[in-house]
Amino acid sequence: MTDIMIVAIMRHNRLREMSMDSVCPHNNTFHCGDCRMNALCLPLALQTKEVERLDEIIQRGKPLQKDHHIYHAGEEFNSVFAVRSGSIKSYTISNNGQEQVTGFHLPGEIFGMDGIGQNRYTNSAVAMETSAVCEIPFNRLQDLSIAIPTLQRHFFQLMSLEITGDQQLLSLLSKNTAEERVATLLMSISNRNLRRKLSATRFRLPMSRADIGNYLGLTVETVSRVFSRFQKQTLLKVDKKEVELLNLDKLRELAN
Amino acid sequence: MTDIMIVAIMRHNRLREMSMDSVCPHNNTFHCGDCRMNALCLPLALQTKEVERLDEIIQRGKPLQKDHHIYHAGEEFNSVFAVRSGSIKSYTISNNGQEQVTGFHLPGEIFGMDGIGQNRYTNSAVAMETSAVCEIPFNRLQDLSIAIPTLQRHFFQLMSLEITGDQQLLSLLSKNTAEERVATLLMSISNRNLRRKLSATRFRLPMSRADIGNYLGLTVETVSRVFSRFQKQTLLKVDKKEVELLNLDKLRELAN
DNA sequence: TCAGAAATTTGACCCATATCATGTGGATCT
DNA sequence: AGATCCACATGATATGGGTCAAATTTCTGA
Repeated sequence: MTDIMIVAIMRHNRLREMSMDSVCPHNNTFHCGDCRMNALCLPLALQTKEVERLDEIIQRGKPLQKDHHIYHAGEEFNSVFAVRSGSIKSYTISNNGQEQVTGFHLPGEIFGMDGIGQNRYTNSAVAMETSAVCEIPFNRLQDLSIAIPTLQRHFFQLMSLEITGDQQLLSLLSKNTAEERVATLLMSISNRNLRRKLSATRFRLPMSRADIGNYLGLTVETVSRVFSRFQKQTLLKVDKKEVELLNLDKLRELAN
Repeated sequence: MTDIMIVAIMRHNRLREMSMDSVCPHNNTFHCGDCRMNALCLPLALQTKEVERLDEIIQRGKPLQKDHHIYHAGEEFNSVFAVRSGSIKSYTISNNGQEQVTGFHLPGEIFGMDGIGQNRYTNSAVAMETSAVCEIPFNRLQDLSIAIPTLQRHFFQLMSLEITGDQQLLSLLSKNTAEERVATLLMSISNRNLRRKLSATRFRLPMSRADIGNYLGLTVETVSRVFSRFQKQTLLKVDKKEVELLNLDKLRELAN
């Protein structure tokens, strides 16, 4: 779920001009039709009438504090989720007790699909900062998918993109150097920000160095060193979690 | 899609006693209802009547020679496939030109789902030995999924299992040693064989050492050395592609 | 606002695996 | 049956990133 996600998003890039301020995310009368993630979230391929039906089944939650879990691995699966604001981390605990970060989810992205296969979540999902998510009960989504074939298709596509994204990550982990891995993550976030009409060059990394390392199969120390090296080569500037990408071409080349 | 696949299969373990000889795989009048993979393939959750409808849309191919490609990355996506006999390898070519093996598919398993997201395959699929596959046109499968909700659900599950399988592989690559990776692959194949009522301890590896290494993020040399070491420790016996697992407990422990 | 904890950075050293090199056996072609 | 090739094995050496240690910065909570 890194680069590949972007493709899906790009294909439906009809973002609204509406700013975040024009809606109240704490308001439960809030609807998909008004959400600024509208065009890159689940409703992306639907007609107004259909969006209303989707709207009916979606439950909007209160803001979640940092470190609040949305679900834990092993719990019964009932819903998938969409990120409305903030950012979410997915991770599993492997049989030998180690955490493995499996994904970072930004606004407009769907997570929780890992639970479908076994009717229980295999990942845990936790808010990396104050966040809001929409809950989509899966049984009702399935029913609606039967009534709205476009939605069925779209959901199949979302899952397929998750598969290809994971496979790209596999390739990254098995063939690329530490620098290439970090550059790839940075470019992925940059691209995803661009799709949301945010800056592609200046942004805040919502995750810790430890999470980055875990996700990329590196130690914290290595991640830190790579950032330092990149900074020395003026590829970017980092100040705590704030990054500014100074040489997109070179970073893109590293990310390949 | 390694270990996790097994879970799906286990949950529907009502294998037929019918032997491979009792059906003719080259015969196009061959039906799902007669296939010995029946109980662990797509029909697994369907009623007899429903299987007949699935049967109608499935196209059975002639045997494929070793190295024959079923599709290439980049080609238009139209169908997913089920392995009837033999074994299939999926792989991608990364941006920097290197091959990345993304999966090995054994009889009863479905592949090609990576193509759904972008309407073109992101992987190439090739027969590792003489094989036969069933082609399932995806549009017709989608239509049928609307008529048979169980099928929709099952297909969602299959895709989800592919996601969780890839995620387990991610964890394996980012956290485990060469020995643990090889042991994990061996146990995965062993378990998948068991589900097909084949020996869990004696089998033929359909893939080369190079493919194993590529899949597990190791070089050929390392794979070869691990096999030698395992043999020295009498965990197994290898002769060319034939393996006999001698100490399942220890291997399982390594695979964790 | 300060103390203690947690996150990040940096350095020194080490090791698992990659790389390079060479050998061997089995398969395929002529 | 010899020649060529390819998969596999094994030894010698190199190295990227891990591990361990310690300093520094940032966060948190009373």
